[in-house]
Amino acid sequence: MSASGVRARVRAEMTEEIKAVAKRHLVTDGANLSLRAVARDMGMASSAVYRYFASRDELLTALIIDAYNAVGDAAERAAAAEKGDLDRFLGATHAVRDWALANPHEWALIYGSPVPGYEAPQDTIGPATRVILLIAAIVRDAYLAGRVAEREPITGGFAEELGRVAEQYTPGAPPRLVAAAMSSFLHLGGAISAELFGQLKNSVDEDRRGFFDYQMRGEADRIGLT
Amino acid sequence: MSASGVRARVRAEMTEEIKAVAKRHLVTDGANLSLRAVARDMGMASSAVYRYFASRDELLTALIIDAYNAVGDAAERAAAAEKGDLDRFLGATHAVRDWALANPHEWALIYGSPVPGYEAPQDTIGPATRVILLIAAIVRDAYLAGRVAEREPITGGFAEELGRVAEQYTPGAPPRLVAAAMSSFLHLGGAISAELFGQLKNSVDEDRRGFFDYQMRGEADRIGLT
DNA sequence: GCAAAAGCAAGAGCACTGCTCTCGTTGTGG
DNA sequence: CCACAACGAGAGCAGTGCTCTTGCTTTTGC
Repeated sequence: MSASGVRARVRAEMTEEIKAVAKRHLVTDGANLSLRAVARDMGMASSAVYRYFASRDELLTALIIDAYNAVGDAAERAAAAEKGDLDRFLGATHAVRDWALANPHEWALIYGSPVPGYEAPQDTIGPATRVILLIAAIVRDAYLAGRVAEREPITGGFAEELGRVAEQYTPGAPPRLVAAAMSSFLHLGGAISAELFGQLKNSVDEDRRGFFDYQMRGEADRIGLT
Repeated sequence: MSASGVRARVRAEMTEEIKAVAKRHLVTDGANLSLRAVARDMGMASSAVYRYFASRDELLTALIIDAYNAVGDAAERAAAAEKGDLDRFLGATHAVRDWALANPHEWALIYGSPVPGYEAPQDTIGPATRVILLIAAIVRDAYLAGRVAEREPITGGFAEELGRVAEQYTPGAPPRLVAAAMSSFLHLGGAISAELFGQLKNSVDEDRRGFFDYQMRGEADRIGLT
């Protein structure tokens, strides 16, 4: 620590502040974030920002990781607050939606179209999987406790692929459950993106929460949760 | 026509060529399309392009409308080629996916995150609704012919809202069917976007078509198609 | 303790962007 | 035939990401 620790701490604070300012800019300007504007807001030269982030993409990557962790946190907290399987599932999915509604631009950053020429680095794949892993875990736990309704198993190449993934992350869950969980997750993303990106305009304007709830209950039903 | 007709035709051809070049650029550069680069490719000054499109956003809007119509065409053609209700549904949804895989950047343009500061003009809402209206029509036709399995009706604000929409576009369809069709459409979008935007990486890599088929058959089942 | 090394901020500069304005040219309708 | 509208080109403005150089400060090695 000592003197060098001071510098490291200052550096960390600066990094955080840049991210905070950038996040604020994200709210108004969306994905085309201007590094120069961020620098102006911080009262420093634009070139100075490059001491902390090697490029604009790297700044975006940092924001993406933070966003993934934020949704993940929200979903996990909501799931932990519930007891029944269905309630845990609905709590998690609604928490994701609530977070997306509160942070639409960050949602767009992680689940919208990828920035052209931007390849997601290794650092993002961990945080990115938290929500789907949470859903899979909820389903798996319910299954292992014998509380998931019977359904006929699935076959096909994707079933085997998902089965292999399940062995690693949610051992004990049969392919059909993993497929159903994954399917629910994709439906979840589609429903939220559609709501945020304006596709529901002029069809469901008042009771969007109800419509989302209807869809997620449908997914829970397909999974076999009760 | 005569002389003025010539000029009008040349103008139309120019407009089309600009769109074609822009579309080509979309493939490589994605959504951050450069008007100047398009102009360069056409061997004209960048300012000349503004004779045909008042702004970059207007060019994008034209591309968006074309894209909506392209998916709409593909889906309608596929549905028309099938006879059974389920086959029509699966044909349409697979056609949408096939089109998206063939034109990923155009898919991102219409179903990805909206361009910041870009508000979809009135001209886009018509073409934008073609796919969902097609799905709703398939379901409605099957229902009116008495071929849709019974399900318990739905209630709630969103059901009334969707019921009102149905009266206008697909008269005769009960709210629960419209809701199910809409839900399927959102699931469809989520599944395709996830596949295109890389969310399936390292989980379903080989049999993505099979996984999509599984999901859409699940939706058809929820609707009650046979 | 002090010099060398590394970290840092600032400014200038490059190549690019969307967009506007002006200025000749060229085709068109009366 | 001629006034007028459409057109293409060029210059220019404000903005962008990013690099390089120049001083200054802090940390580190001896």
